[in-house]
Amino acid sequence: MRAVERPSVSEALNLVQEGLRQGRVVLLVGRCSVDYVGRASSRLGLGDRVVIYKPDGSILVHRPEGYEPVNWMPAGSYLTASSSEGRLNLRAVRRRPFEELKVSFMELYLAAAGRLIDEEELMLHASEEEMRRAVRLKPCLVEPGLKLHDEERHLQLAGGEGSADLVGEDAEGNLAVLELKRRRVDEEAVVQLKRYVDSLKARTPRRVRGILVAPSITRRALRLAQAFNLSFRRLDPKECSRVLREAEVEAKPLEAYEQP
Amino acid sequence: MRAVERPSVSEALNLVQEGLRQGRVVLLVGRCSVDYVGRASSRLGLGDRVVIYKPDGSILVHRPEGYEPVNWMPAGSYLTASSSEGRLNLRAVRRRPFEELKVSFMELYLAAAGRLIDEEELMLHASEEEMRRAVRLKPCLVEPGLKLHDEERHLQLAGGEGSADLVGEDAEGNLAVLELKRRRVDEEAVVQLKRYVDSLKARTPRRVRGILVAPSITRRALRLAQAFNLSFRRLDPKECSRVLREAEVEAKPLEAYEQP
DNA sequence: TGCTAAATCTCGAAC
DNA sequence: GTTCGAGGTTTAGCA
Repeated sequence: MRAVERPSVSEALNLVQEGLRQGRVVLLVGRCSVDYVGRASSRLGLGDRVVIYKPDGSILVHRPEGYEPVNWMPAGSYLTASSSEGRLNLRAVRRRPFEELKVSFMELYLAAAGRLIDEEELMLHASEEEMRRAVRLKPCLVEPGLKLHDEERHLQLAGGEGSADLVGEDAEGNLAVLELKRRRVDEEAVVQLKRYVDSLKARTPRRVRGILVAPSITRRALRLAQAFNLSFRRLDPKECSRVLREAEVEAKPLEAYEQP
Repeated sequence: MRAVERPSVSEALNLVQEGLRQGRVVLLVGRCSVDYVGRASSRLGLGDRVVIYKPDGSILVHRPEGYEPVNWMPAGSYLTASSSEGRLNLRAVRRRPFEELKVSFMELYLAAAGRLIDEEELMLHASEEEMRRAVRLKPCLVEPGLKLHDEERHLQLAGGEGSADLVGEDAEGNLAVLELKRRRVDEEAVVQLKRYVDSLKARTPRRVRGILVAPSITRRALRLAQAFNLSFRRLDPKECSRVLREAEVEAKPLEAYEQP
């Protein structure tokens, strides 16, 4: 990492251009204006900001407040740097959709660049995918006596009309179609499940139940679900995460036993 | 802005703690691990990252690739810094929802902090609000002969059952309810407009038309709209932006005339 | 490529 | 406070 405090325009330009060639992450802090044209367009007058440029072509402009960047370009953008009239100018463009971001520094407080190595993979828990795995492992999380079909059979039943998250049979032998949501169920999810239940009903003489599984549901969605004769079952993704962790520790000794 | 290359843990700790007290933006670059627990939970092993801490309590952890931060906390979080066993440890927490982010630096490449001032306001164009203003200015953007009611009358008609973007009358004197979307219309928008049209029909003997106004529409949403007897009119937010700019240059002389 | 659904979505306004 | 809808949403998964 090389850093220069209060760099001149030419020092900063050298650092940026060399950084671009060498695949370094570049940090610039200073007083600048920012213009964006693309899916929308924006203009931001002079102020102090932090600019991060990454070697994959993404660029971020952060103001001193707020979690979100005020302007940005996604990975794959093409960056150029130049100077004119005592200013350092950055320009990032991409095609499809065409977008252009320009940053013009009047004054620089810091310029830094360095090659950063990060090979680690993020482990994320309590996602919707984890809910699916937990319910598959313990269908009783949804209701007692529920049995789930395996993925292949589910896909056979799916057809073209959208798709449900899980399919199985309830304690009374009715077909049960599950729609899992990590967050509150809204009307869109209800409509989606209804469509799938209907397409299944058209292809089987059996009774088909639709069950929404989520930590909560909006009032409107609940009314709609009742009108469509769909059930709602409360299930917290955190509980699913816990169930999976417990299942893991139970499974580990077995695996160890099977190894030799 | 004060910057230290390859700072010791105590140097970095001083810089962070003083930065927190003084309301500075703090930048740290180094090899660290990151743990998050809250709405979900995640773990990220050792790697090189850029951490930005802002005086409003937001914190961002950026890997050398990708537009999005790998971990973050929103504004309002409470940050503390400490050192143990040669590591610099940052901890950010917030309540409601409870969330906690921990960053532990094994090695630091750069630490910097400075008070950044940014008073400018972002000017964003081609938003949905701009579409609304453009259609209000020139209803013929939607269809010839369309006339729009003013906002108050619209609110009277709205009632509790959701709300439409604009209400007026078409060339044949039917009530026309507009739903504007900056982006592609999806099924949710169709359902929303249908609900509003229905609630309006229940309160008037007149014919009521629902019109979706957006740059495009999904196939499913179009089918649903046809089933509900709702129209779709293509309108690009960019064109709205252009219309408003043209209207501005026409209006300016008038305003100047009215000033004295 | 286009479309759909998920996100630690964030953010802001209405209720 | 909660709920609801918009966003330059972004991003990942499929057809």
